[in-house]
Amino acid sequence: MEYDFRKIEKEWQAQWKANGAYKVKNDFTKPKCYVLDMFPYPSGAGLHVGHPLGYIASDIYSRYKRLKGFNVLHPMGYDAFGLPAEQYAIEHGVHPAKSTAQNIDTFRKQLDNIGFCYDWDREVRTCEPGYYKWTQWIFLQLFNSFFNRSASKAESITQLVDEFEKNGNAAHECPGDASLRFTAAEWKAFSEKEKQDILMNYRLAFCGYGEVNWCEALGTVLANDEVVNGVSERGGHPVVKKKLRQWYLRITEYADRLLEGLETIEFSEAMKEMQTNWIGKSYGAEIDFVIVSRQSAGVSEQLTTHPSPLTVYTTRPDTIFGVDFMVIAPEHELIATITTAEQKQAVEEYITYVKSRSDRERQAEKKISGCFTGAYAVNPFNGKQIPIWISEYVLAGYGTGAIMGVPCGDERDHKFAKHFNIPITNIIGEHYNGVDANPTKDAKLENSEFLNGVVMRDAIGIVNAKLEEMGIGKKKVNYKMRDAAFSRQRYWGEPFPIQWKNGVAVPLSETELPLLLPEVESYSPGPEGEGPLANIPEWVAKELETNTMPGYAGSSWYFLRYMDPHNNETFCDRKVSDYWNQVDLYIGGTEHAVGHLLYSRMWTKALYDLGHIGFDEPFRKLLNQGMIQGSSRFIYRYNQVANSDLGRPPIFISKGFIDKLENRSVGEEEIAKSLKKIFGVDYKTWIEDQSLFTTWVELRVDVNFVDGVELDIEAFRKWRNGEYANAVLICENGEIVMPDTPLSTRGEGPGVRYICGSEVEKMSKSKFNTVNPDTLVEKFGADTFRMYEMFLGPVDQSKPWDTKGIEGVHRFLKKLWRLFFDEVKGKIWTEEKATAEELKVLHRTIRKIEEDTERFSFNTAVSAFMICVNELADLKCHKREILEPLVIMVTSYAPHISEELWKALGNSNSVLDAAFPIYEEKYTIESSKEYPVSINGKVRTNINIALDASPEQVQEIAMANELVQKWMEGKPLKKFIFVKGKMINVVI
RNA sequence: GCCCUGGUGGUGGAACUGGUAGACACGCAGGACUUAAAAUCCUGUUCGCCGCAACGCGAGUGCGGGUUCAAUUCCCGCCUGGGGCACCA
Repeated sequence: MEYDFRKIEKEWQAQWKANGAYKVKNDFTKPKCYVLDMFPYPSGAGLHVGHPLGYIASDIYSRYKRLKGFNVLHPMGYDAFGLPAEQYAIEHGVHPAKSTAQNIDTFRKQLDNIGFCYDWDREVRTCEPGYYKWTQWIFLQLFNSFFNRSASKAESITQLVDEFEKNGNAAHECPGDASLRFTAAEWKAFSEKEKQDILMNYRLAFCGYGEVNWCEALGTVLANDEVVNGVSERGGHPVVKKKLRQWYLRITEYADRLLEGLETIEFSEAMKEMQTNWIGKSYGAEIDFVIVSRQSAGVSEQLTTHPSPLTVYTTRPDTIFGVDFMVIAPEHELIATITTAEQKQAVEEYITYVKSRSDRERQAEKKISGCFTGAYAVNPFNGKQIPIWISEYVLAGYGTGAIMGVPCGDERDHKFAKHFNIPITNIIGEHYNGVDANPTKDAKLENSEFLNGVVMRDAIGIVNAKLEEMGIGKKKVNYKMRDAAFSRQRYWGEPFPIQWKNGVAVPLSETELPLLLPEVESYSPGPEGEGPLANIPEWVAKELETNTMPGYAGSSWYFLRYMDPHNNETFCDRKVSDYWNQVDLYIGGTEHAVGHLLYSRMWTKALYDLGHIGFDEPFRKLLNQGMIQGSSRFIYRYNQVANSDLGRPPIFISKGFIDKLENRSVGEEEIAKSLKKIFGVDYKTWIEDQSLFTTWVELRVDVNFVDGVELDIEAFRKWRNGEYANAVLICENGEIVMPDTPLSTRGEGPGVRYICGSEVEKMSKSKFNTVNPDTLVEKFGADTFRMYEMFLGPVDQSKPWDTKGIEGVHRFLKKLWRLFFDEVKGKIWTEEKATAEELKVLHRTIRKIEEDTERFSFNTAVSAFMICVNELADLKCHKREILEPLVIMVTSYAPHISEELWKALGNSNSVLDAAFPIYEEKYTIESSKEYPVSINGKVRTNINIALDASPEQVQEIAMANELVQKWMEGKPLKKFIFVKGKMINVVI
């Protein structure tokens, strides 16, 4: 009886489906475990071998936890709204709903092939009304709440209104407009529209005008994390700044809690680092400087003081005596009023220049540029007049848009000072070498009046205190993170449940949800940067918001919906979310570090604050799967143009032969001689075709018909409907394979091979380096595929895909099969009692599988299985007592074969309902073993030691050992080194 | 530039808190079975040296130091691959 994986896998998959084997109940009596994959965006390309890596890992862990007696929630769904489906619709005229559904079908088929234990009854699709009804509902929760800074949590906006009516906004600084102050009386006097405009500045989801990243090609705005190097992440189109009415999430209010939360969850250091950087919290101070203008009045100079001060933000108030210039952003509002008559023209020219430069250019070439305004700021401590410059390196959107330039301590300021010949004040003595700035905080200050001799680190507090006392400065915390743009001018997304009535945003009531996405004729953007919905008269007539929500809306809370997916009363029943609680293991790629993972953390915190769920971090542990890269293969085509002009077939040269040509270890003449035979052109004429021998081009070939680096020539000829059917191939040893050269008459030996070049790149269809899991599953079976993906190496490591080696795993499964069945005899397992040695093998494996699975070291677990099976085969052990527990363990990794073997052992139920075997140490303790003993680190011989002996006993044994006595040459022993009861070393 | 993370045989990778480095697998070489192939099984495989032989000797985890009886593991200084951030004052 052979291991017929195709039949086994097909049958069991059908059976699982028929029995609802993976249905998960909300059974509150059992301990729970929530294992989640980042749900995929169903693109048209389907899965390649990189995608299932994380899915397999989570599947193994889920099955393992289930065997351990947990109620495991392991769901799957689709992040179905988004740009690509809409782009596809524009290009092909297919409704996004239709193409998305098709793509989902393909995904599902591919996933089912691999034998995952998802409970498909809990599937969610973010584009379905039953789902996005609740996305809209949560949006309204955010819309109807504000962040109470003193309580550091979200609260209902009606509470805020009550507060305003009693006390005005004295206790609640307006996050959208810090200067806004009003009393209760003033509040009551405001018109309804004024009140609503003020409230909008407090809401967690709010609408406002702002600079946004506008992508013309995509016809929409993008969030900061969707813009990479000045172009759109998707498609790489240019992105420009534009002022538009937009919806935002006030995520900045959660900056501190998002930082604090990181300490309570298990994310990788790299991931925490990325989020911390993105939030970019910095502690500093805002300092006001008096601005003066100098006017020459005859011989003397006259000073005029400007009415408003220049406020800068700095993290280094201690360097205030080192300030040699101020820099303000080109967009700074003071420019108009402080620029002197003499500098007016230069400033205008400079601002025109800055405007001419796109963000892209600014980032690509960091030129030092700037212009003096003619005005001066006055150092409050010593009255020094400091020139105020404008430069594009200061960003308007961060801090106050103005900085104090300290060239001896800041690299950028230093370059600026050098470039414009501004004299540099040195306040750190020998720590500044005149060539490079030194940002140290540990130097003692010089040239700093009352701060002289103080270590910089300590001076910060002193200066801050002094500034505060003088009323010209205050401590200030800043964040790099901005509020998240939350609207898109696109069609394929959730409509906002908002109506605009006389310029006031009015939320729809809960009973009006879901606000259905209407059918449209055209997906092109509406007028003035509005979405396609603006083209629908009925929509506009109802004054509904024409923007839609971005892709991350639906994915910010999907993990909650899986818990209670069919609930029509609420997004997720509180009792149910209390039970399933946090995701215990979340597996996905790092690419969502500052997008999805930040937004979903914020939504969770808001829902927690508002009392809808009982936990404020969604993911307890995050495991990042590594990227599987493609390994592309190249063939080398000899001067294609000249060849086809001469009416000759394409010629491809093997990698090694190319190298030989480059090293001149074969001459081109040599090829020419051989080719003469083929083309019948005489040698001389051929040589005169110089162009033929000057160039070759690299072409990618499909990796699926390259075995390692050797090209499967027959498959290559059939590729792309025989495009290369007539190709001439020059092999590794120079031998030529013609289209009509039959395989049999081809020369033998390692030289007659066409060898390809290779390079590791991102896996993508256009590079012909994708490997489809379906073909591997077809060839080796799902179980082999699953185990092989795990065997490749640690899940969190990136690596190029290499199919070599999959046979080793396949062989393992066949060996496992042969412990049960013999080709001739059939069943060979017995009911005999296991020997001590067999039990030892089993229990060692139990311990190892348990440990490795718990710490997600799936590759070493697979190895442990292999060792176990090898050892059992060596022992010729076919006993149920050993095999049954083994099968239970294997089922997490290779579920199909396990079911089959489990059934063969005569069990009527499924192995899924079995319990993970219990490890018993008594079976693995060795009574005695030979251990090497070394003296001063050098191994001298082996001695026998009782393993369960105490260190004292071991010492006695060793002492008694004649050999030890002899090595010591009568010298007394200083000490023995013991490790876990074993004596490892003797020190003389 | 800053931060994170790796560097171990021909290859992918083991060695979890310092304790016989190279598990397991691929590849390769040799052998058995077979008319042959496939499948399967066995032996060898870090490098170098000595040898009839060995449970013989020496070196060895990117490089150079250090701590320790003992270092792939800890510390210091370099070199280098990958990832992230990048005018955030």
